[in-house]
Amino acid sequence: MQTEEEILKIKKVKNTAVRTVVLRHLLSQEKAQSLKDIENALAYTDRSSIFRTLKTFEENKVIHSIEDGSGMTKYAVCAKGCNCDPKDLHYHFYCTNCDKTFCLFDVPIPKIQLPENFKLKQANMVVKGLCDNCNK
Amino acid sequence: MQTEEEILKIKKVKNTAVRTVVLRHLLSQEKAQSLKDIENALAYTDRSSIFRTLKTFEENKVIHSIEDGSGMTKYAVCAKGCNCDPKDLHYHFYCTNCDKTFCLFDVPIPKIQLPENFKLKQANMVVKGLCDNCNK
DNA sequence: TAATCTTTGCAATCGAGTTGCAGTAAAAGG
DNA sequence: CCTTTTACTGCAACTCGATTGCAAAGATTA
Ligand SMILES: [Mn+2]
Ligand SMILES: [Mn+2]
Ligand SMILES: [Zn+2]
Ligand SMILES: [Zn+2]
Repeated sequence: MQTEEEILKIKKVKNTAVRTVVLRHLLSQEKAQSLKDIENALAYTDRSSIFRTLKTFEENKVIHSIEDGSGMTKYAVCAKGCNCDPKDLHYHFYCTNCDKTFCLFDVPIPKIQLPENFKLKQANMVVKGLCDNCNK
Repeated sequence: MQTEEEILKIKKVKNTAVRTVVLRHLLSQEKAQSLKDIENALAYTDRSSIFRTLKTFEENKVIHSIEDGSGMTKYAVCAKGCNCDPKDLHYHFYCTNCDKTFCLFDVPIPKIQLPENFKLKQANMVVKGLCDNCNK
């Protein structure tokens, strides 16, 4: 696992106090985090600063966002080497019981055969149901 | 293609003026519609009435919703026989250029091998890129 | 150091979605 | 029919996640 400093260096994002603490928080969580999650965890950091940090991170492929249908966009740190290209596509799982969203890096995504002349650029793939913990 | 009346009858949703016109509009459009799209198209029908109609339709599997990441939930009429079960899963395409979202009923969705003990219930699968019209 | 650019915090704003409520319409009961 | 009950509709107000303007603070450059 890389440190915050290493990640920001690789992605060419200047390191600041807010960025370090936001990225550290994201790295420490197994579930994808919403702006509010982060705001709650970092009590003394302003929401709009976190918001802009997330935008900067996303633009620079430090993190990617997930629309899981919960009403709040979630964010997760990109895997090492990820460029948010079609090759980096992966499913996300949203547990409708415990409200946890996370990347399914280990589930292979098949090649999607789009109609003639369509061009694939990105995707937001969210699979919903019960996680192992809630499916008992 | 079924008429509005037939669909509502099959799905056991009472037919009303607003419901008929909303469903008719959805059937007439090839792209999935947002609440605002419908509001704009039906100038004399109140937004909250349309909103509640969409909720009723969704609860009764007349339509399904799509979170395409555009900030507005889109709605599309369910295919004949659809029950919004995992078997009815299909991809959606969101064109980042012309902002059009639609169901890809013809693209097969492979079986998703979830981790041990996870239960699949639904999914929101949105593929993004350029549609044939914009990819020139 | 002075000038310039970037980041941050605060407050205000935006807008999609949602709800309370009262009026209207439709269904049920007699 | 007429009355009672239930469902639907329109309007206005509100919620809340997301976003922005602006000035202060911090970092970088000349
Ligand atoms: Mn992910
Ligand atoms: Mn669809
Ligand atoms: Zn769970
Ligand atoms: Zn297009």
